[in-house]
Amino acid sequence: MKPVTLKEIADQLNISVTTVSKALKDYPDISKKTKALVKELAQTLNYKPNAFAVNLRTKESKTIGLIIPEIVHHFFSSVIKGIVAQAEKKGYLVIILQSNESYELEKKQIQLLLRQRVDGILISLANGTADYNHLTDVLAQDKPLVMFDKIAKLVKCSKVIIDDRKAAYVATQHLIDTGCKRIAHFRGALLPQNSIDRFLGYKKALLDNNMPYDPSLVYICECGDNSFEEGKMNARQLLKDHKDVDGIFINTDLVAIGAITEFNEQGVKIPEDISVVGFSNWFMSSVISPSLTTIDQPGYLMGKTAFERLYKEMQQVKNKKPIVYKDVVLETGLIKRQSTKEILQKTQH
Amino acid sequence: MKPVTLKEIADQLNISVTTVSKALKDYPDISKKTKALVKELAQTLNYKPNAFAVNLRTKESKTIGLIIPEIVHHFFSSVIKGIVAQAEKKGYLVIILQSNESYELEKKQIQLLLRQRVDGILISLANGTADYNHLTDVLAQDKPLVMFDKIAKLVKCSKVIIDDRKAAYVATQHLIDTGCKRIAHFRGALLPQNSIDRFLGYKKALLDNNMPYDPSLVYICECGDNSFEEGKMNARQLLKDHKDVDGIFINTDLVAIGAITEFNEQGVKIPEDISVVGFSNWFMSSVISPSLTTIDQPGYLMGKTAFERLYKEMQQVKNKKPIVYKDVVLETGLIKRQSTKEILQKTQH
DNA sequence: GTTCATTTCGAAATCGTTTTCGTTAATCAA
DNA sequence: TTGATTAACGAAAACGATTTCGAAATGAAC
Repeated sequence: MKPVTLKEIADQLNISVTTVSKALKDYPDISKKTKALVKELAQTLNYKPNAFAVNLRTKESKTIGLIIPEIVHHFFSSVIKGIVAQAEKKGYLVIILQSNESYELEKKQIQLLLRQRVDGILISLANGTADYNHLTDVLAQDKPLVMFDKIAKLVKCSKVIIDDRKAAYVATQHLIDTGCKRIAHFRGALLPQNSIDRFLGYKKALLDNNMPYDPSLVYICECGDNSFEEGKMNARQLLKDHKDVDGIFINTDLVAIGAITEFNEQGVKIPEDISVVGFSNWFMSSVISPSLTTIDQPGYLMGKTAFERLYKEMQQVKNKKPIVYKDVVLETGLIKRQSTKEILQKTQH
Repeated sequence: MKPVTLKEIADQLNISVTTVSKALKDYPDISKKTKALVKELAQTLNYKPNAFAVNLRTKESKTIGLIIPEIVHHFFSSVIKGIVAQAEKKGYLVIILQSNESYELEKKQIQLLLRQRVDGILISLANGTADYNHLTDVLAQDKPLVMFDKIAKLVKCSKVIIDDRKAAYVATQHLIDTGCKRIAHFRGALLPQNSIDRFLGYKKALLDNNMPYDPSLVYICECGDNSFEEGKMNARQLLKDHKDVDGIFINTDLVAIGAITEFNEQGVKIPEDISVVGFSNWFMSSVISPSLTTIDQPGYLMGKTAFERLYKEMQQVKNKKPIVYKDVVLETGLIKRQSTKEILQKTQH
């Protein structure tokens, strides 16, 4: 069962390979009769162009690479879905790799994708990534690279992000508006830009409202895996350290859910004793009890948008034009649920 | 910045392309000196073999295709993770596509993957898929195809599954052992093999325990999207139809969580009034209140195993041996949580 | 010095398409 | 009839790597 080639069609019709190829691609210098003949035979033989040969000639694979820290994750899997869907629409296939939050793996995977000669790369950085040579390598080859969500500001390429700082500001402001006086923050790992920005948004909200910023209320997690356990641990610690805290803004919903679980177990009432705001709007957050007030982070849209940026850049490369980098910032919103109290009167003046 | 080729290395060293190629691949008929020279230059020039050319010659792409009904799904994303991790270990890349539970899309995507000439295909079927010609097409080309989780029994190929029937039996038996007398079942869609098998397990458990099987207690959902809403709807309907039901075995955790939410809202006590057992052990299930007793479905392992099967078959094709099909059944377990009562004494005799 | 084996290298074919540039043969104007 | 167009097709050179089959060159053996 050898796959059928142009040559076979040519032989059967007693014409040249050239003519067959041209006929299938509707070149103007082939007669309508031959075209019809060729196309019909191709159809009945179920001819499929050999992608390897086509790629070799045209130097493009119609394939992109995607590197993501963790696949089993509500937000990221939404992003993947958006990317894959949009790519398919434009005739591109997506090769997916998971960096497992490891810089070393991430580096290897970039090399893998370059060897595979994908037409472009989408990446969300591992938490530990602090060196960007593997990324600039890509750009040096004039290969489009778009970063999303977990980005490196220093790398000159297009980025698709949300305004983490603003979103965190809104979340913290909501805690303030609902009457919280002493607000803690679980920020997860130290390095990632998201983590930094969300922290900065939290801090700015405090200061803008003339509330003191107390570093001891900010919980950093060395492990930084944004896990359920991390939330429980931090919550336990918080109850020991600061009995007066009445609100927390937490980096990630999953961690927030861990915290809520711990509070529930220890009989701490939410939102009466402590209000909680999460981040990302995992589906889970609407289902737990009490349901979690959080920031909506549009994963599908981010994936879709990231691919579209990459697509534009791949077109530019194809047309031998210089790549134009552009940042896209997506809108987020606060989703009010049961883990925070009602907004106080005074803000309604 | 043209990528460096064998020819360039050859020119710089004043030797032939043949020698360079052989040197890099450690052919025995090349002197150690030349090998060293070639390898060093290749290193400094950062030579990467052109995958397109290699694929064309060797007729393999070291790439597999993966078609999955829905990416944003705890179980499936675990499977993806398992596949991607194992594939990378063996030097394979994974192209991912989402069928969106649509037969038409699934068909197109198979064609896409065949055109791309992937070395093998992993697939979990869409709910609506009842025609298998697109799958037998793949097998007819001697291209390895492994189905997992949502399979078609009639297609002759390797399959990786759990014993849905047995798992459902265990789940139902657990309800019986904890004292439930009238047990309902939410089975989701009609077609998928999983749905059928889980239903059969449920039914068999009833009969084996001399309990009547009442078809009106089995809720089928036309939409069959296994959603949170589906759970709420079915639960609402159940409360209207059958006030005497004291246990439910539900097809999927998410649906079960929907049902639990509805029961919570209507003041039905779990497990005192109604016990609930789910299926799949979504992470969420351990977090909601009450936490959900469910069947553990090993997603990561399934992905890993499915790739290993595919890998074996790809090796067989490479060695021109006939492909040997094999089914793998993975173990599941019952995870006891708060949504079911304690086991009655009598079973402990 | 001839013969034979061994070592080391290259020419060339091949994978299947694409595309440039000719080459025919037919058509048309004058 | 001649010269210029045009329509329809093909030969051949890529693309970059792999591999078969020889061909030199060296050394060993007699």
